[in-house]
Amino acid sequence: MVVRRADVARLAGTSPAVVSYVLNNGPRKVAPDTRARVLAAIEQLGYRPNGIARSLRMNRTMTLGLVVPDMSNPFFAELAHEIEEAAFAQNYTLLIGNAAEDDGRQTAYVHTFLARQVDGLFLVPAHGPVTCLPELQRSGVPWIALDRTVPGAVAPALLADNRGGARAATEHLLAHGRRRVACIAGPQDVVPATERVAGWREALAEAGVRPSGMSVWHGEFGRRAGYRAGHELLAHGEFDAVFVASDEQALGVLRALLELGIRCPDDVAIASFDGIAAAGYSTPALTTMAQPFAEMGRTAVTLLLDRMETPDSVVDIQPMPVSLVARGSCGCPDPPGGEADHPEVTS
Amino acid sequence: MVVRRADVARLAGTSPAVVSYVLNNGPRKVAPDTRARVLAAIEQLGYRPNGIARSLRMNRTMTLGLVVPDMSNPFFAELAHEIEEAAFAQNYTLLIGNAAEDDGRQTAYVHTFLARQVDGLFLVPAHGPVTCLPELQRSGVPWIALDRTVPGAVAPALLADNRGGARAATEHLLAHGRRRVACIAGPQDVVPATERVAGWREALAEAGVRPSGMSVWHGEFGRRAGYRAGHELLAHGEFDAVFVASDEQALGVLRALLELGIRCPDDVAIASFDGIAAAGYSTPALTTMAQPFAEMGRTAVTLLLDRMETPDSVVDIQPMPVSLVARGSCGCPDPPGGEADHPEVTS
DNA sequence: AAAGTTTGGCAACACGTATTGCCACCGCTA
DNA sequence: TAGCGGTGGCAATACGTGTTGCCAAACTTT
Repeated sequence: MVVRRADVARLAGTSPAVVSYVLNNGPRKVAPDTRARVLAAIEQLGYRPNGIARSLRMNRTMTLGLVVPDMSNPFFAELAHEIEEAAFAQNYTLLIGNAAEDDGRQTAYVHTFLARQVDGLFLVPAHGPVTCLPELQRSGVPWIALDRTVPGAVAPALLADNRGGARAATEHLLAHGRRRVACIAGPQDVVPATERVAGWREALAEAGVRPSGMSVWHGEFGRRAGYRAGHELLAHGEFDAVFVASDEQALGVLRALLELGIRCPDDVAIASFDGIAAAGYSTPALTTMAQPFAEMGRTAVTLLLDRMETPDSVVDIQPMPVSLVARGSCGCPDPPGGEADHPEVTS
Repeated sequence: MVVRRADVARLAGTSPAVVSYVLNNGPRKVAPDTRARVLAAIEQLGYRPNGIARSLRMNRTMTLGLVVPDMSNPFFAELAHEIEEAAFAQNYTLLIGNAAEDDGRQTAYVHTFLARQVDGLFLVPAHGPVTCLPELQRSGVPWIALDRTVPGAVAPALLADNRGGARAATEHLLAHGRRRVACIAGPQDVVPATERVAGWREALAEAGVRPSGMSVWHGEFGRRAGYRAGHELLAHGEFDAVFVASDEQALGVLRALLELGIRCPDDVAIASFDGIAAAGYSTPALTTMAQPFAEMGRTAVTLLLDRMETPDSVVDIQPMPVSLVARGSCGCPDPPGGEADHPEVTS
């Protein structure tokens, strides 16, 4: 039924080894006409080498794994997309696992990927304990953390400039003359969230503004959480601006403001973080600190491949720079839809 | 360095075969204390079976492939997500390939997945020619098409009730008293687009409304295309409603209306198709025909697994029912954000 | 012509697992 | 004591590939 290497060899009148030589521009040279016969036989039989057998022999699967906390969050979806792109460009296939913010599933995926002999692994840890850490460490598979750090891990982490970006966003709100600037953040135990709050604080402090006691909201990333945060934090008119730690949350905030009859940016200005595509199409479009998704994807892949070659190299990774994309939600003129998601065009 | 089955066997004082028996509740029985020794040795050494070797021996990889036309479109992202969920529940890992509407990449992914010996494949074909079809057919790997049909293929296709849904959406706009109903559709050569246009026509015909000549716009799915369509089709005030063939496009239309100073739903009512999560958070939230993503994912996986067991079975697949989710864009009361993406709660 | 060198190719093995043929041993019955 | 069924376990093989040791023949050099 299935056609194997030996079948090709028989038809071409050679040995199986020669077929390998041809397919891999093998370690041995092959006479031109023999090569032609082999290629003809391959074509005629429709032979496709068995990648599994190849992986077993080579001890390489050309597969990378990526475990993200929540695929329904466009930030992770876009990040995953770009990593996949970069991996594909290097002839690697990416396995994507969605932990759905559940440590059990996260562990299950790490486990599955290790069993499948991935050559390397990206982990965007779900918040809370990372049960799979010991297994991951002892597996010896090279891995790196993305977007968040893993407490107690020896692996490097590729992070955005969370603090600097949050600071820049808040400064931009202050530059619009806003002074009562709230902060809607992520879970208290993940680094990007705490760093972004820190950046917000820095900007306020530098401007000599003292935030009121109740001006920080902590909760999940995600649209629904932002929606709740908007209702809980902004209903009473105490604030004239808000820095939101993620675009997803900000979209929920926009929706909440609509229901509360609060106008954006007139009554409350918004600046957020991430730079997902959807931020360019909301009403008003979101002013946001854009993360360089494509570059992050490429960097992440490069970093991991390097680590696969020299596992013990000590690298210190620079935070990825983020860039302000000014749109309508902060009070800036709202650019036409679809343009602002190409910040490289406008800059 | 790496620990193999033989190492476990040595430590447990048995043969490698017995280790297999224990791990798989093997074809042979194992004495209780032997089993205990083996398990202890596995634990002590941190042994993980090599999935590649296992796949080679079993001739099964427990892997399914999915090739989608455009991962940056949330519809496909959500669909992929649900398929992955369903596959995971059946202990299958899903490989996801993003063709980016490029036939070359589509072919490359199909090729890669076949080389990796996937046990089955889902294909959401990019529009245009499907070059990889011969290779796919002759590979003998069971596969099914999703969302769109593949011309000339013998594989079954799982489709939504595109015509009926489009018809219902248009009828809903008519029920709001709108009579000048435009249609923004997808590419002319994909089935869901043409079917949705057909449904729109049916509804108009039944209501005795004759569409004007220039009331259908054809183009890409996706936000940017919708944005363009909005500007091109709705700028002159000829229409008081529009049926949009996808939520993604509709989000672009909303943005275009905002820039044109046209109010939604007051001046132009919108109903669209797909039921992606983002549709519940726009301003106003979108009235849409929701596809049952989770059910489609489960059905798709079940269908493919069935086909893997009995490759030659002839099944005819019912179209998946879609359901109207009424929100603000058509003129219905706009429900609170985040609620309407749980249509099962409200119905 | 003899010796060295290059070319082209084949047989054999290894990768790590699942499974099957076979066997030793124990306890029971006639 | 001989026969017999059942239990537990082992050696060996196959899965399909990449690579290496080895060799024959052709070609080059002395």
